[in-house]
Amino acid sequence: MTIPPRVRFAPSPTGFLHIGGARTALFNWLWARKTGGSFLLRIEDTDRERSTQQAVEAIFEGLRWLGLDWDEGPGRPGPGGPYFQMERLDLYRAHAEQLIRQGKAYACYCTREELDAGRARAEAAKVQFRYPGTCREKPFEPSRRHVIRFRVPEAGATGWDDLVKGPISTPHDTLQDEVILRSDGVPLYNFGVVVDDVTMGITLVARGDDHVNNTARQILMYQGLGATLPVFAHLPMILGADGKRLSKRHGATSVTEYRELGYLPQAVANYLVRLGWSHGDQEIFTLDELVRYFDWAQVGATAGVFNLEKMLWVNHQWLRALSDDDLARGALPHFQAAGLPAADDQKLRLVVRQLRERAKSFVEVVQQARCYYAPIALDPKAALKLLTPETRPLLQAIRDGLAGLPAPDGPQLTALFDGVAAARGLGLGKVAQPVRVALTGGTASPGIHDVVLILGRTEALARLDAAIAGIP
RNA sequence: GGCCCCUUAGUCUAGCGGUUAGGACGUCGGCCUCUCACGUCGAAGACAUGGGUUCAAUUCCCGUAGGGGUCACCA
Repeated sequence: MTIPPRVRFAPSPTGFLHIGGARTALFNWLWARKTGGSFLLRIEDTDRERSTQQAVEAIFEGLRWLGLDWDEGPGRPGPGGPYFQMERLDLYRAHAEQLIRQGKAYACYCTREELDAGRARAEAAKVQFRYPGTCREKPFEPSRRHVIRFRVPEAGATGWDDLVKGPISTPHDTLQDEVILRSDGVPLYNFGVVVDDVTMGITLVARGDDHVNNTARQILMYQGLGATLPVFAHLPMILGADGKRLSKRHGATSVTEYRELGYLPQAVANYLVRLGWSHGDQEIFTLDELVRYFDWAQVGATAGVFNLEKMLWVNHQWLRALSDDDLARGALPHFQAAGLPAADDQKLRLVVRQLRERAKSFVEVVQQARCYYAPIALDPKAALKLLTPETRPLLQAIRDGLAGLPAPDGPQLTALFDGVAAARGLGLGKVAQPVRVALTGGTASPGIHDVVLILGRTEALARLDAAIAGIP
C-alpha cells in the first residue's frame, strides 16, 4: 500500500501561462490523475515587484483552458493552504527561527553595498563570488536590520536520483550560505519552495530543468528542517528553432495565445506532452489516454525544440475529428474576431464541412472562409489568366445554366458543369477554374459545386455577372 | 569562466549489447483529382567525435567537441 502522491505546480505570477510552464503543469497533473494522487496549485508571489493579479488570472485561465483542474489551490481550499506564498509569511518565519535556534541558519547584517563591493572585487579578480561568511558567528540581534542565511557545509556534495535525469550531484564548494529570508521577512525562492513543499506534504517535485542547480541547496534545507525528501523530476527545457530557450521572440509562447490562434486545447496538450514523452509510435492522444499511458520512465532527458508545424498538424488531427456542430461553434468566435458576419447556421455548417480537411486551425478556417462572407478579393494573377475573353463564354454558359435552376442541388450542378464542358469538348477543369476565380477570387477552394452551394444561387449569379462584366 | 545537465535525420522521438536503426512532422516525387486540401504509394535523410570494455557497441565507461542551464535581499 503506497500513499497517493501529492504533486504541485507552483508558478510565479509574473506573466501569462508559458508553454513550458503549461507542460510542467501537464506532467504533474497527469501523474496525479494516473495515480489517484493530488495536484496542488501554489502561487509563488514573493516577488512583489513583478507579480500581478492579472498574471494570476492568466495562469488560472490557461490551466482551465487546457482542462487542468487542481485538487487544492486558489479557490479549492485544503489541508495544504493557503496557496499564495504572501499569505504564508508566518510559516517561513517560524521555520527560519527553528533553523536559527538549531544553529543551522543565522542573521547576516552585511549591507547590500558591502556585498556588491565584494562581488565587484571578485569579478575584477575573475573569481566566483561567494559570501565570505562574515556574519556566521555573530550573535543574533533581532532589532538590527538583517537577512537570514542558511549555513551550507563546506565540504562534500549533495546528490539525488532524479526521476528523469538519473543521479545528479552538486559539490558544496559551489554553494554558499544563501539568504533564505529577506530583511523584510519575505522568503527567497529556495526557502519558500522547501517550506511550502514540506508543509503541503508534496511527495514528488516535477519542475523545469532550470531548477537542477537549486535542488542540492533545497535538499540541504529539507535535511536542516528534518523533513522527508520528495522525489525530484526535472523536465528538460523547451527550445526555440535556434536552440535557445523558448521566448517571446520565437513567436507565441503563452497557451492563451494559441487559443486565439485557433488551436484546440486538447491539441496543445497533446503536442506539449509528446514533446519530451512518448508512447511507442502513437502521436495522437486524448487526455484520458495520456492519463492512462503517462509514465516517468518514458520522459526524455533531452531538451526539445518547439515545432509549430507539427503542433499545427496535431491540431488539424483534432480539428477534423470534430463534429460539424462543434467545428462551427468553435470557429464562430474567430469569425467574429475577424469581423465577418458568420452566424451559427446552415451556411456555416456547409463551410466548416468543406474546410475540415483544408484548414488546420480555426484561424485558417476563417481565412479560407472569408470569401463566402465578404466581398471577394480578386487575385490579379488568377484573373489575368482565367477571366479572359476566351473563358467568357464558359462563364456565361454556367451563369445562364445556373439562372435556369431555381433551387440548384449537387446533381443538377454536376450536370450543368459536365454539360458545359462536354459541349465544348473540354475537361471539367477548364470550366471549373474560371468559375472558381469568379466565385472565390482565387484558384484554390473546395469543389466548385460546394462553392456554389455555400454561396447560394443569388450570390453566385451576382459574382458571375461581376466577373463577366470585368472581362475586357 | 566555475558547476550541473544533454547529444539517434531539419524537428519530435522508438531503441534499453546482436535491428535492413522503427514511427511522426516537414521536404521531394507518383497516384487520386475541377483547383486546393485530404487520402494513398514511394524517396531522400540520423546514431557528434576519439578512446576503451566486450565475441559484439547506437546501446556500458572515460575523454573531446557542441548545445543548454545556473551562478541575486528574482523565481
